[in-house]
Amino acid sequence: MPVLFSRACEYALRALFEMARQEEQESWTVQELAQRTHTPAPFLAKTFQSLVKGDILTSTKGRSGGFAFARRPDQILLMEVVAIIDGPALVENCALGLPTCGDRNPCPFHQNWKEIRTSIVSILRSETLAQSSLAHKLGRRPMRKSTKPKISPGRPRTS
Amino acid sequence: MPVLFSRACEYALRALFEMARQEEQESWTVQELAQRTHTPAPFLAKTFQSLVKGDILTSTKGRSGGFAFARRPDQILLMEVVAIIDGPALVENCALGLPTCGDRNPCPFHQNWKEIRTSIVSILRSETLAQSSLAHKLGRRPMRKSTKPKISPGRPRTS
DNA sequence: ACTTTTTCGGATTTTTTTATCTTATTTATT
DNA sequence: AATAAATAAGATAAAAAAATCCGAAAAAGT
Repeated sequence: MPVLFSRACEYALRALFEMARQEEQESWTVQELAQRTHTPAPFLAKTFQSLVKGDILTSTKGRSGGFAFARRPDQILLMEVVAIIDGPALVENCALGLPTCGDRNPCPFHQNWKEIRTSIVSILRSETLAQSSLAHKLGRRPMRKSTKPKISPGRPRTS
Repeated sequence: MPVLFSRACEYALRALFEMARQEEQESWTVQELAQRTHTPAPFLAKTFQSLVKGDILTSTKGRSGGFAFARRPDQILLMEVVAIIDGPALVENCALGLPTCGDRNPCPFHQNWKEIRTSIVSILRSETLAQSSLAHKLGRRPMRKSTKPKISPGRPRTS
């Protein structure tokens, strides 16, 4: 039912984007993030643990503990997060599930999938958490009533 | 664990490509297809039923029965098959699972996913079963008989 | 008619994914 | 010290997906 990422990955990205959006807050509890991003807290906590192991986050226990970025969010590629949580399937597997499919022995969908995958991978490998959440912040317009639309910020991609 | 399509859809496509590859054979039993494409027969049979309802296949019961194309495979878009089996999620859903995400209220990944999805959809909407299996037939090299295979089989390979 | 072979359709089982629960540990505050 | 608040980690439960099973119906061959 999920469309590109597993649920765990969807939730993690939602929470990470929320964190990146407010860099001034450095430590976050799972409760806080779960509420803000509408994700099940215990599940989010679980997947956050693997992000700690994967050197995306740090965690501190205890009363004023929580999770924080291990690196600045402009140094974290989306691909890293996805790879940690969903593994290499997205990059390695055949779209028809054939274990022997490859350039030497392509399935009928091989070339098509290769093209799609290139698009996916090139985005995930070039986009950082900071970029995505910045674009989100800027791109979202306050919905003014102006008869003439101003120049929209468009897509601030650093490309 | 599947990467773009559900298992049911992967299996169905494998079987449909196999059928399209040999247009001279018009009727196929599930057993035959399942064996050739290494898919679980009862499961394939189940999903084939929905393709009959979806006007991709016809079925005839009884002794010399089986499944056949309802239309010529050059008139069947991959997107039709995917839509019947996996539904509209691929085209409609947010990549982060947010029900309210849309152009007016985009999630941080919205523009990226839109771009990826465009690539997916444009391929699935332009490619027919016949095209894919023809490309496959022609593209596949005749695999000559060598006493020593250079690459070991069995290990999934990327690109 | 009877048997065989096939799809049909529902029910059921198994497996995987998703979600929660529980206990332990850590740390700040009182 | 005691308490409260937080993550850690393993166990468990629930839900969904994948796979199987079974009785029925249909059609061809004997």
